[in-house]
Amino acid sequence: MSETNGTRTRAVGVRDVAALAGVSRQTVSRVLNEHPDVASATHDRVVAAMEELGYRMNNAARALGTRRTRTIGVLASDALQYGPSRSIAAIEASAREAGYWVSTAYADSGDADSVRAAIEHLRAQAVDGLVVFAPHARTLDVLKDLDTGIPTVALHTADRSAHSVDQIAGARLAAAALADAGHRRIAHLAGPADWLEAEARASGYEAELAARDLDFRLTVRGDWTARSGYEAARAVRDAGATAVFAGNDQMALGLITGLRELGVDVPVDVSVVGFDDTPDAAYFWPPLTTVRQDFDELARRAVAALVGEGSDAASEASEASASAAPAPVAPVLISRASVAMPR
Amino acid sequence: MSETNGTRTRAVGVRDVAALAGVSRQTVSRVLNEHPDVASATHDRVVAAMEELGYRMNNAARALGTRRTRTIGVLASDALQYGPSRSIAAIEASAREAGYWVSTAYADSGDADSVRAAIEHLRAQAVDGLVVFAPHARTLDVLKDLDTGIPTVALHTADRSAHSVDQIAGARLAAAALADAGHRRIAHLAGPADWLEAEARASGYEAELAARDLDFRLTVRGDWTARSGYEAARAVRDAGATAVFAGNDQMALGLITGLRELGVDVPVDVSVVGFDDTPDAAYFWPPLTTVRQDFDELARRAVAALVGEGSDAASEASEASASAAPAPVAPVLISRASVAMPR
DNA sequence: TTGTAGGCGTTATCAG
DNA sequence: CTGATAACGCCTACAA
Repeated sequence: MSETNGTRTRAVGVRDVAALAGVSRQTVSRVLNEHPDVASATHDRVVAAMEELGYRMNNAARALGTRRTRTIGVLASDALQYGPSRSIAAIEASAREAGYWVSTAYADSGDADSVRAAIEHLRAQAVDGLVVFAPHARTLDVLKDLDTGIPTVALHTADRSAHSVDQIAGARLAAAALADAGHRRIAHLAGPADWLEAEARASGYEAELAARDLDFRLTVRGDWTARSGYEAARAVRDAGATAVFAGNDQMALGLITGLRELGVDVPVDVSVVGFDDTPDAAYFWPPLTTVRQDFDELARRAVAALVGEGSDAASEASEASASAAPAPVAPVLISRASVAMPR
Repeated sequence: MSETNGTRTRAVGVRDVAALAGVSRQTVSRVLNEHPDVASATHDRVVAAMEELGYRMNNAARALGTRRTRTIGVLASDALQYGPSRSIAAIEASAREAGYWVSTAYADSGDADSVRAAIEHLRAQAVDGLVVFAPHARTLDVLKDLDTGIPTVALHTADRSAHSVDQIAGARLAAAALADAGHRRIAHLAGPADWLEAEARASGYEAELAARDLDFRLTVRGDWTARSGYEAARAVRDAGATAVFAGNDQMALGLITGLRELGVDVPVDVSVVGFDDTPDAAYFWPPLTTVRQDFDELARRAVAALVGEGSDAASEASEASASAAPAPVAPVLISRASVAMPR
């Protein structure tokens, strides 16, 4: 606004700031990087100069020098699903807080080529770390093949060890809620077989039923969409299930609608439990009992792992935890009206 | 894998490629940038060398030279809503196709400081173009204040002229569907008053009713959530409305559930139309009549505008359209079971 | 069609 | 604590 710059303002750089502050550009650089060994008087002078000139750092130049971009790459897929979209936003927030940028690339996780291309894209961007949404087993395979040499953390994978919500525990919670209500014929409306989380949930269902000596088994495959839940209604009805654990809330929605069209009431005739706890689930009819996952926490951990790894491995020791094996995030059951006792 | 590199592989650069191909680095650069004046023999030799060395371009260096990052910044907000999350993914796809990266920053569109911070963030990244989700009037204000000097396109704004879905037309479609079914007491469940799209839809509602000489008016404010729709049910019932145009599908969902709890059936007692056509809407109970917006097209246009602007202003002329004022994207009504004749 | 020189804005290294 | 000098890897001139 009030700039009275005589020379051509071609772009304010450290050199300009240095000149105005009467120091070398190296000193400016030190201030920029919060290097401790700078006299506070000098520091203030430099800051003032930056202020006056409206200086902004050039990241390209910095990256060129440091070989680090302070950018985290996110390979997202299925970003229209509630969980992933939620995670993406959370990752960005965590990253920014840590002073990082986020560069995103979307891929179709089912298509290896698309995943490969997206990773190449991010890699060319020279990201310092990579968060990969790997819901498909195939995605992980591609990841291993490529061996990017970049610190990477996988998300939305059923890998219990690392950064994930405990899918099996969540599924058991759901099945248990149904069993506790007195149901003995509990079906599972599962996600696609090539999704790791879907399989984990299916095995949690299996485990809980086995633990309770329940013999009835029915697994119907869906594809996460409400439509597929809708289409599963007939199979559920025909098998005489009195309860269904749906792999996500959307399928639960479709299922409920499908059952209703067949004259089967939820929860009077059939009880339903979902998974995710989307914001809408509380307003389904009936309000859906479901399992909530803490995606924010997940994202936070992922970013922390990447950022910590890059700079100082001990930076996580501030709390009081083991360094290698963080416990998976625990899901929690949200009870609403879609579960009732069997007739 | 099978690298037998004698020297320290410090990072393969143009210089290495040039050496191996027996040309100057400038020639390599030309190949990289698809400069026409390169003998095809030389070209092939260079490409082979790049292949052999596993060369990858360093974007930071390129950006430093060209002052362009080939990165589009996306200032996203309300990314958990269906429309925005959809748009973000579409933007990324379009950008990548155009050879651009996408750097995202999320902000709370209602909070001016948060918007400012996010824009600063992106600006420091030296993005070549900016896509700003500006659902709030306030967001636009911040944008104007800042005057980034970066080509910018606003999305999810009610600005009819540019890259947007025609909100008013959409709202009129919704209201018309209700009126055509015979309703004369049509209420509007609106989004927050400080949302431009919400206001546009409200004015579309108003316009359509006025055009039909319908006197009844009732506008209930929601906040886009199903919860707010749920809470609006009583007001709708008490006012004796026989139809409601909800500002989005989620509020429609909550409204329907709320009405049902009050003993009001949809569509027998009250008809409802939503907005967005989320994938779930077809499986609500009853399946929701709603207005579909083409977010993909929107994103495509936004990116095209940015990329075109940056390089060659005439690049859009390939089709056959005026250069300045693209028509807004037309929404379309999706008829389902939530609308019936009034009793 | 190809090569030579210089610079983009910052950080690293080594002196002072 | 501060400053010189040389990279970082590529691109834009201009020259050959």
